[in-house]
Amino acid sequence: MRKLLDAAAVEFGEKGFHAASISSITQRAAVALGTFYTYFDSKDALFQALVQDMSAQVKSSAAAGIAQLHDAGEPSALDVEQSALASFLAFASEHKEIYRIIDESEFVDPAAYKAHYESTAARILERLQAGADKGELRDDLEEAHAWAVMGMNVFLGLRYAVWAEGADESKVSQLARSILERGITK
Amino acid sequence: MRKLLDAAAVEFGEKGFHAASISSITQRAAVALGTFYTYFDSKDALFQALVQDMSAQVKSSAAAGIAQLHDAGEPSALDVEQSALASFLAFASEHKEIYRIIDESEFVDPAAYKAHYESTAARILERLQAGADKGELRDDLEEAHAWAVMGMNVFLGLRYAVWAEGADESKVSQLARSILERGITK
Amino acid sequence: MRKLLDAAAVEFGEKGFHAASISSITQRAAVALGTFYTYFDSKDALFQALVQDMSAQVKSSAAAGIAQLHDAGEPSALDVEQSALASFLAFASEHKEIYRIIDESEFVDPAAYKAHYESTAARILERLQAGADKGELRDDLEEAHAWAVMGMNVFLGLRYAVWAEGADESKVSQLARSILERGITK
Amino acid sequence: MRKLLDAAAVEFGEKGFHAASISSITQRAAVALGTFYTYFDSKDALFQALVQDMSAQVKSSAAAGIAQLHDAGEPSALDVEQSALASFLAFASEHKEIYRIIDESEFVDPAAYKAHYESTAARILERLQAGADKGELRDDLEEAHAWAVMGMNVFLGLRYAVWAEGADESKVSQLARSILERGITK
DNA sequence: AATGAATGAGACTTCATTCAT
DNA sequence: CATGAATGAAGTCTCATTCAT
Repeated sequence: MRKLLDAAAVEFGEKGFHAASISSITQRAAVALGTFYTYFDSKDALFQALVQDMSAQVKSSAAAGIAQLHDAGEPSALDVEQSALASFLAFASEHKEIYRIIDESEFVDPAAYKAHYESTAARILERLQAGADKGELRDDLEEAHAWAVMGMNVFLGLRYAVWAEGADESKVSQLARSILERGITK
Repeated sequence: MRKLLDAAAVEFGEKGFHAASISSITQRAAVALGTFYTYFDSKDALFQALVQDMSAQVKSSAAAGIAQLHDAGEPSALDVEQSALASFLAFASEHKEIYRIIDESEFVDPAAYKAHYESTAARILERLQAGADKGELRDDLEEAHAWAVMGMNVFLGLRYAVWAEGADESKVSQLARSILERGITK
Repeated sequence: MRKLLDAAAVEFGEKGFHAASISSITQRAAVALGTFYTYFDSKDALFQALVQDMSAQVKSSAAAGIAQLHDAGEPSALDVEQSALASFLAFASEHKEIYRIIDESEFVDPAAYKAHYESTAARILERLQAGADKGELRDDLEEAHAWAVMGMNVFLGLRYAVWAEGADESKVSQLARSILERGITK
Repeated sequence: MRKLLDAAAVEFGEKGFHAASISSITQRAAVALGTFYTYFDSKDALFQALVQDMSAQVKSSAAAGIAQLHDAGEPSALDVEQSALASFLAFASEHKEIYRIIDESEFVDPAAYKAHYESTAARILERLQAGADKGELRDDLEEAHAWAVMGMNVFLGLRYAVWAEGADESKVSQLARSILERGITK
């Protein structure tokens, strides 16, 4: 039930899993306490559903941005990465709770936590290798490069989309692109 | 009391803040339940002390690595960053619980969480600007670059120091260095 | 509604009154949850109806056995008691849930519990006194004798009809008859 | 803890297992709710402890009566059975809750329920066989006779010790003895 | 300083019952 | 008559914290 999932996102985002209470979630959703158990088996089950829901939303938001890029002609590998980060920043700005929810999944549902980052890294790696195949990127790219890119993106999102109100997100994604392009040396 | 802090690191690392219990921590530390309150005011206070303790340990571990580098002659800016990451990977390998503890501080003590990353980023930024001053790094380096570097380091640590048993950590820090040196383009 | 009563007998027999759920009973009966309340006012009302239903069934089963006996000529008082026990054993074998349901009525509907045993004892007493009137049984028979006979029957039923699969029920009823006939002394 | 066990006997006796609440039991025992869990793992565990406690009490009460009998010279087998019933009636008079507690154990802890009656029957059978060995009782006594005797006792106890205030218990045990002695025939 | 029994607020979860369709 | 989603009271259990010893 959408109402409960949305209320849970807010509640978990504000309080974290343990401090959040089903009672408070149902109040936010404006349904009776017992109604919760018509839709979810337990607090854990709700949390897992929420993690999957948000994880899917980030992915599709990035995918949508990239698809749009392709509509306007073949983009370069760096264009693609910059767009992925931009989409992510936009999403995180809108759904600041995603950080706290993903982070807490480390405790509530460790498998989901690992799966989230591993699948994200895998998607990044695919894109990087496509760029290498086109001759735009280095030939030696491997999993660790994907994790490095993901780490950059995640922390830039935390700092400039979640913590900073009104940061210039397009500037941030250009900056990240320039690191990927030529590092930080002179 | 050192015994309690060590026991807490293990307990919080294994179970997370909420699932951890004072009773279990005192058992691990082989002291009576009530003794805990002679040394700490509350579970929260213990957690905060632990976060500061670990935060200080990471910092001094990185600082020690860099100091050593300076003993062998003036290192380059990239040498310094590579060494910082190597120290961090070594520390995280030894203290895998640090990730879970820092992550949970987001919920238990958000100020400490922010402070940890902000001060880490500040230190990185100082180093980067020193590199720029020496003419080794770009002149346009700013806070966001430091966050990007920190994000890379954190995620590489998660993937290769915490999750992967026996990964080749020196290879990882070289790989990160090469990204900082020239990005990922051909 | 027969379907609900039968489903309830199984459910209450398996789980006991409190662990049994209306939802599970309606599922067994293959009707919707709400339908239950078309036929019964409450869970308690269902249970009471069930107790009466089963109580009536035991009684009529014993009565039928005795009636059959009379068809074959005037039976002796001991013949009648033996037949009553045999009928009861047969019934209990078929409806093992009766013990649990009657036992639980002690908590759910204490009046029904008392009424069940008091009316059963009364019927036994009537038969015993008829036997005394015919000169076959002692003249001093009173209520307590009826309760003693009932206790024997109930426990033999528990042990040999409910708990023991495939016990020799006719042997059990003969054994009980011999106790009534001459006690257990040499 | 004795206070909790006694409070539980009253509470379970009055309301039955499910209607009884830990909260009400701790109130009767005049301790805080949480204190309960210092002494018992769960409501079930308390109930099991209580069943064992009461079961042990009945047994030792009967054993004490019989021991006393032996002190006054070798008793006959019928003396022993009569004494056992008398002890039981006295105990049940004092602890009317025992019936409800044992009955409910059928649902809460079926194994304990079975064990209670099986061990009781076993003790009766031993005594009966000792009587047979002495030549006082029949040679063909077997388990079913013990169950018959137990059933008599239990139902006489229910009717005259639990339900009837101030019944003449010695008359009841004499009556039971006379059934064992010569049955109910003329 | 150390101990650990006692405390009680708080949270999840169940399920009989209702009622609009 | 039948349905089943929604309700909310009630109850078990956990655990941080206190305090008398």
